[in-house]
Amino acid sequence: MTSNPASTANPIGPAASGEAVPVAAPASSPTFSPLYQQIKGLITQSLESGEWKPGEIIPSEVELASRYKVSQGTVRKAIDELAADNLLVRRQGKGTFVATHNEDRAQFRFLRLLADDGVEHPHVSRLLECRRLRASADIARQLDLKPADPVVLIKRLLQFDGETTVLDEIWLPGGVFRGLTLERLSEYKGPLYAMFETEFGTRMIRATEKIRAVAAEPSVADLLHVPAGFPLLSVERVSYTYGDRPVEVRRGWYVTTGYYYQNDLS
Amino acid sequence: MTSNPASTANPIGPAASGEAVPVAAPASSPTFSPLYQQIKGLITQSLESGEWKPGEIIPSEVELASRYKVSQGTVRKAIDELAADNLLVRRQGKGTFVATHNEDRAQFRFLRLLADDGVEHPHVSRLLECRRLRASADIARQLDLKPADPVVLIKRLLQFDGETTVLDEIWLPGGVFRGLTLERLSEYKGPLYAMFETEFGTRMIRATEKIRAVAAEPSVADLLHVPAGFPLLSVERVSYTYGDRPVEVRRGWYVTTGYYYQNDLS
DNA sequence: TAGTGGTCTAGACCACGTG
DNA sequence: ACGTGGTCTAGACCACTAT
Repeated sequence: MTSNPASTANPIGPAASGEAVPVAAPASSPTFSPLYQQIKGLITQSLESGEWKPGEIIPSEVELASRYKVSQGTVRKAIDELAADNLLVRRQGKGTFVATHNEDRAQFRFLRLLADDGVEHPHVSRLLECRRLRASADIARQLDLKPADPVVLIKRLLQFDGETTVLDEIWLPGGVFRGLTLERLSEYKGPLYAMFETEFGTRMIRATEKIRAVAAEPSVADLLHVPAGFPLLSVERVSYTYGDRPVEVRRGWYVTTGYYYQNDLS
Repeated sequence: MTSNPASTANPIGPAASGEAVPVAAPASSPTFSPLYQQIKGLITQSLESGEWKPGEIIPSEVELASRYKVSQGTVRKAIDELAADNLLVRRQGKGTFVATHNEDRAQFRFLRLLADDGVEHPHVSRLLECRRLRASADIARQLDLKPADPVVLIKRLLQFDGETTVLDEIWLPGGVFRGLTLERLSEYKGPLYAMFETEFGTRMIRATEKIRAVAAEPSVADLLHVPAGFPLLSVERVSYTYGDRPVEVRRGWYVTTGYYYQNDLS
């Protein structure tokens, strides 16, 4: 906060004392970072460190403003962006909360499969296996691990209205998901990502998907109850947590008869 | 602007004169609409009416603020949202411009097809036909027309690096696209959506897509140079213009060997 | 009634692009 | 040097929720 913009009429100078507030590097520097971006970073740190956990309320805007020694408007803009990134959820009159995969309809955000009539149907998961093994070169690269590092492999089916529709192969870094077993998986109720965040402190923030049409290989076809060679939607997903660190590789095969993958371009 | 919020210290009352500024319906009414939303609506009207055309610059924030008799911050928030909706583009130091499909890399926004190496390749269009006919019940419903209303049907192939990769069937309302012929289509250089906006004053704002894996039917397979039954990505798109009016139905078949459809979940 | 987020204003200054 | 968007502040009031 050396030469903070605005407030020429402020006779006190740069906000009383510099204290423990790491706000700095402002005007006319070659690497200019707005104050609200720095505040955004500080809030993200608190989220990542677990100071405020998923579902919990965070301090009010005025409280954060006084903590960081900035105006409410600056905190506001930081929270605005974090809310746009789905890290926080604002509720007027109540407060601002840490986003979570537990509540709400956050399911659809990561599985955009609708029935032909456009209705979102509930699904049930049927676990096939959960093994620990060493990462292949390909998986290691995508998870930012060293080859042969330990990983967890989960295989499961998803059934919509009793119809087997999705086969998923999920790779997770073994270090983060220590103690993940088939038993624990089957005991847990709710979305997988909800379990990851409550049981392993790893919250999925965003993901990228590569989508193709492929012919069902015999083993896959068998599990999905379709003939070999049947056209399937292949969905390769990489999920990221705080700091854009990859923490999940998922390969999915979708049967798209009666269902479709919904996407919105805007 | 009867009892505008803020500014108790304003002794003048409700902003000089009410004049031609349609800002109204403020506080404590059952249907509360923020001022900046109303400004957003007014700006959208000017966009839709063609007062500011695609690619052109719009008046500066201060100018709009004085026109609408609100503060710059209020105009700013309205423009912020319009920029987030891809209707406007801000350029620091220069001004705010009406978004267009002509320039930039707006191609990828509506055709998210990448090569396996993750690189975006250029493509060329090969027109197959352009006919005028009467809408089927299905197409009429999706375009919000009456059955048997006139529509235009375009068929084309897209080639990436010489490889035939996409077959598109495009339906457009005949009323809006009067005078669209195969010749005019083939003469035009650049993206289809760019032509629609410059030649027919219809700008595509957003679209929804239904994605499935299907087996290639013989006629489609033939055009795409793949065997019948080959797995193809089926992409059914409906595009919308201002006011969420549908103005295009597009059915695409993608060959996803060597290429994939990229999607980001966030 | 009190607290929270949401809106609005007015003014100052900074960063960027162009003369 | 000037104009544009971008940042920051301080303060007032509104809308919503809980007590």
